[in-house]
Amino acid sequence: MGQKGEALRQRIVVSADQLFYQKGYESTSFSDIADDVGISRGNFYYHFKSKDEILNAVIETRLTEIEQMLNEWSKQYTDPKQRIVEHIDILTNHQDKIKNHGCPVGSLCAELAKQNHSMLRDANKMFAVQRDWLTVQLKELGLGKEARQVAMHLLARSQGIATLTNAFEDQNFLRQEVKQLKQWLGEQIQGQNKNGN
Amino acid sequence: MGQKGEALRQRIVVSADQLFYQKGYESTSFSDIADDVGISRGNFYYHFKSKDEILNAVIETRLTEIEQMLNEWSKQYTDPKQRIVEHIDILTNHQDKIKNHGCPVGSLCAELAKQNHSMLRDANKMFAVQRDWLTVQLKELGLGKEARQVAMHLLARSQGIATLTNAFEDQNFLRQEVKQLKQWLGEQIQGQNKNGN
DNA sequence: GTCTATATACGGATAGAC
DNA sequence: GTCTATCCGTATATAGAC
Repeated sequence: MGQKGEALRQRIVVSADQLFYQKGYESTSFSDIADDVGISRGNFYYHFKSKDEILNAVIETRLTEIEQMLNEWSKQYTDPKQRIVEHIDILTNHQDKIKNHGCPVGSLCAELAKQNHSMLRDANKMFAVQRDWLTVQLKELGLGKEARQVAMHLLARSQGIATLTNAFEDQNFLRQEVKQLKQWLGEQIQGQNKNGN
Repeated sequence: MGQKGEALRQRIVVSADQLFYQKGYESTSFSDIADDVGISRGNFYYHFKSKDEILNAVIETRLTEIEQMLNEWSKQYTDPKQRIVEHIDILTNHQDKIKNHGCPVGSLCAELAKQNHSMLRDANKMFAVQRDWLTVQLKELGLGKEARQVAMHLLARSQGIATLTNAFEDQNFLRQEVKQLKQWLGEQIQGQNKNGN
């Protein structure tokens, strides 16, 4: 073949990203990724020295994508409440994948924690950037020092919803809880903002 | 040796139970369990035909233990609110293990879901018995048809707390959220019961 | 840069001695 | 009932041809 190395490297990361999400990190073998990309196992080690290096690239990619998504919302919506609602709607917009594979961030962190994998501290940055972004939005809505705690609460609610949707394979539960979570959000900031959802 | 078979079988299940929780199901090998129990790998197959059979035994054991725990609380406490508070306090009482390994039920279901493992439908019964028990308590507190939904909500809140406590390795977050969850519970049933917590 | 072939280790599972 | 020895598949990783 001989396509430019960087392009192939990116294709490997994309395949690994999907497979790690669908099957889990440890359960995904080099063969799985190689088959998906359409290259040989040996070719891998030209681009990555080890499986952990692929994991690292996947985490960095996901982190960048999350940051881009949040920046996009910050630009697209002027109302901080609307921005937070967009964040909650991640659940609704990915309900089918969540039903089958859970949350990509939560499930990866859980797996790495079980394996005492040092890269857990990189993976949980995917939560941290969301926490920090949510904190900013909440402060814009008038919350004070408690904003960060409320942001963590929002993340926890989303994670709980994803976990049970996945365990019971039940999207109805997800939709039900998302509705309640939006109501709760409205109550938290009532009087501070007039835009309903 | 020659100790009675049933006793050894039980010791295998106990070791497997702990190791599946600490390392995950797939990451736990026969060697791991054999070393922990103090027997040879080969001896395994006298007691279990396959790894899935051990998993099945572990799930059944956990399910029985959960049911016994819930029954115990039903006997020990007359106030349904107090019973629910006991359930919430599982988090506090196991905060160190949760920090390191997450929730044993949630993390197992997540792993089985990723592997498309048929035994997910057995594992999620560990959630279902809790949901049903919580529903009974909530109905005793005066809730109507919405009791089941509130029960699922409680489970989801606990799961979210466990997931983020684990991901951030932060027990402070757990304690903070447990406090809020108990407050929320009080608000849900206010006027129906006088016992505070 | 990509391939095939291979080294090496470990997984679950089996056979048969004791 | 428990052991040792072993089969077989697959995993990560490497060497070297092209």
